[in-house]
Amino acid sequence: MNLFTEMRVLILKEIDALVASGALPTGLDYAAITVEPPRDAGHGEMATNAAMVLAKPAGQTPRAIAEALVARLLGDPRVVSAEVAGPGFLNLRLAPYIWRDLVRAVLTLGGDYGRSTIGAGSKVNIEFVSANPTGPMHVGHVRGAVVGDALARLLAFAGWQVTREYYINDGGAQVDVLARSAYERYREAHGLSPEIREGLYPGDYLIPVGEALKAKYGDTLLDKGEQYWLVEIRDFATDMMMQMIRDDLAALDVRMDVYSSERAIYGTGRIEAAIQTLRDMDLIYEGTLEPPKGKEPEDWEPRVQTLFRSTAYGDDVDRPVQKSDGSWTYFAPDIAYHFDKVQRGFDQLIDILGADHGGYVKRMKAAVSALSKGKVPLDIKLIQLVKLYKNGEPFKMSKRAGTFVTLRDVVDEVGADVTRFIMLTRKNDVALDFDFAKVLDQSKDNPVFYVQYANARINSVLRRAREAGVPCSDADLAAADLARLDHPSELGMAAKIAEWPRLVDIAARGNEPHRVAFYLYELASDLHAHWNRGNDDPTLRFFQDGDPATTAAKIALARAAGVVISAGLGILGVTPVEEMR
RNA sequence: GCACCCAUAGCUCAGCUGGAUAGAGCGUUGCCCUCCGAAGGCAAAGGCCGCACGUUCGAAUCGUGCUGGGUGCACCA
Repeated sequence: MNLFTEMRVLILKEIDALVASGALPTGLDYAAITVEPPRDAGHGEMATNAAMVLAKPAGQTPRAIAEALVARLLGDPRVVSAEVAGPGFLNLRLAPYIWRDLVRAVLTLGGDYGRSTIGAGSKVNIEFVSANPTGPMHVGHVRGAVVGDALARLLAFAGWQVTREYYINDGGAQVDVLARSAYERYREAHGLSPEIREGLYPGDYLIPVGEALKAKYGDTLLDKGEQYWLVEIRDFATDMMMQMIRDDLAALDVRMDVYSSERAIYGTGRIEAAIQTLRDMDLIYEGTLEPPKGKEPEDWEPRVQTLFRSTAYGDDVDRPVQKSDGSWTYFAPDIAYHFDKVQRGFDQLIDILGADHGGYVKRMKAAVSALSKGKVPLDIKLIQLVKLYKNGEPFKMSKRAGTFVTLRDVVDEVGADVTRFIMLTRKNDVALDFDFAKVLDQSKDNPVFYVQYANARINSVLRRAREAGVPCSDADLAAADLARLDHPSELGMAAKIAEWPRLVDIAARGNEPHRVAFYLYELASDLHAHWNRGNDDPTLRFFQDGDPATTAAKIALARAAGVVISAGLGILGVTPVEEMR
């Protein structure tokens, strides 16, 4: 149910007819032909670039092709006007019944309106968050979590088979640090004063871990060297941290399908196998890297290391997979992990990373490209910083003990819905300002409120109509006499609703969930504008006192807008509100 | 020094895989409450789309080179 693709089908059909009649040559490529809303609504309701795209290969002027098309398109009952404009645009106006049918279709399809099949069931893996399991999630993780989850919902809505995945970085030195930090809290739980040395994690969140350790081990680990407890406490603390992270994610309404452990990759031979696969392609060699230019580390010395020839895939330098002592770098298990994702049969991989991982993109794409023989694309979305404010004043976040802002702090302060919506009001590669005061502001400059308010208004008229005895189920409304919708403002709103499936396709194709938020804001804006016209022109009000038939038609339109707002908020993971308080 | 990201109205930002006269909100100015919710709406002013070349019927969008800002740059993850 996408009017734009339907009209494109019509246009291509008429072009075929022109080809058959000899007016156009055979063998034309239609791929670049688009049908879209015109920039200026005054131009019509749909515009196509067909004539301009075909002009050159057909050896004709855009105008000639456009005019031949006009004659044919006007023969279709859906098209009431078609005119050539500008450099060769073809502007179409559609019969009003098209928009009324659309409203009816929305009411019939409900939340499935806009659902797309462009994903074609293709399997996509979205890896996101992947915060180190050494503490609670902080604000820096929130945006990535929201974007990843919204993208997952969007792609699922557009026909992909989506897996949400979290990669637990439990294989490096940081979990040993966690273990030592937890051990001090364990000592503390026994009444000893903890020695939180430089380099350990000082946060209070480890106190419960220490108590849990006491409950489990009693005093058996006291005064023992770390060789006796490091592994056990590490695993125990990591598990507790992951439980905390899961709870944090749940507070944001984010749920992962798969948690993959880095540590679980070691000792299985999978790293060796992945590296061997690359070696078989002559992409692994022993070598020495040049010192980094400009900012040479003081202790730099040439080292022979095992290197991945990522330059063969566009990287700037080759990357080490083994340290000089022969142990793996972080990159190696990551290669194995991505190889594993490829082998699990995903058609497409997406990684959502913090912008500080930008230097990592090329080598990871190189590895996936090599390991999948170019068959599995890896898209890496870098999430830019969130800057915190309170009433316009920068909100300082100290890195010292315990004073960082956690995900919980944010959610407790403004709620999950507001957090999620605001995090999606920028594209991922642009920094985002988050003002604790402004996001709760109940005014038009707050997009969350504006969209929710639109939905509340829709529910408000529905309630009122119901109280007045107008049947208002979606089925009732779909059966209403929609011919009573004839004002340009009403048909214009229907046209905006008609853009929803197209927007879903565009957003999904680009992996850009933020587009949904912007579309919802526009739709809400149209609704508020229309609502306000009712102030001057009572015949435009949704509720028409004493005229249930017209009321039903107008409320059908409002409800259709509400269906789309709910669906859109669903993709953002935001709960639509029924009424404002 | 190199790589990646960003640069669009006074401010914060959209701009739909290259399209028409570049849009929205805030701010400024002027209107609109006997009216389904004015927590709002309408309208006006405001732009060498960072700069310069190039690609083509057509560039904010693509390419190259600059300028300015952010991020990251061997044995950290």
